[in-house]
Amino acid sequence: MALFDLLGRAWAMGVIWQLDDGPLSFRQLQARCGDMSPSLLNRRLKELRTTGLADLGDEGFALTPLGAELFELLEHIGTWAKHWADEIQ
Amino acid sequence: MALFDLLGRAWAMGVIWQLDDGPLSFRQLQARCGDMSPSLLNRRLKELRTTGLADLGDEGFALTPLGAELFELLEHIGTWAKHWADEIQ
DNA sequence: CAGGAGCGCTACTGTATCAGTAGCGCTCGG
DNA sequence: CCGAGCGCTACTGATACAGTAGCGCTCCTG
Repeated sequence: MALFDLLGRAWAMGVIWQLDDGPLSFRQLQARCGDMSPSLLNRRLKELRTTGLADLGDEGFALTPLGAELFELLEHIGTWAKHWADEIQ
Repeated sequence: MALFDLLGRAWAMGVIWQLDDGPLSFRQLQARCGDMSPSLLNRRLKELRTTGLADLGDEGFALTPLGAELFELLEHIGTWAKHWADEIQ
């Protein structure tokens, strides 16, 4: 499962999550992810770009159509997480 | 997003994925995950148990009802991954 | 009862990954 | 010229992971 390997890295899902809020600059993205280290952010962005999930446009980094599809699936997990958080108090 | 932090660890989603195939022993689970190290597997299992996603029954480790809910969401990602793999050849 | 097999799990050592900080080269506007 | 912002890189130290060996336990079998 190559996708689970890709997403199973520090901040991989978090970056996709933030990128849904439209084009963001490198530093904006960094700030939204709790001031994560730029070296790691750059590594994650390279991975997302080579796998066709995100790309750098004129207005900053954004999800590709393919990445937007994946975000919808992550969004389901995000909403389920609330239900899950209630169950385990 | 605490759930993304939990799932964003090595083999976390892979373990859940394998656990859907019914109760598995520690060593069976280890073998299915490419002979992952037992120390790490044990750490992941502790996390899944304290978060109510999996538990150890009489016949081995298995997903809780809550964990089964999460698996269905991961299954959607798994099927989408095939579509994704075709797009990026 | 001795011995083997399986269980869940722990303890190590080396390696890879991540956190945190400083700063590069570049472009653009004043 | 200069300051600000951009994407990105290069370090150092801490943390997580891979890989291996083996513990204590239970069950079964000879």
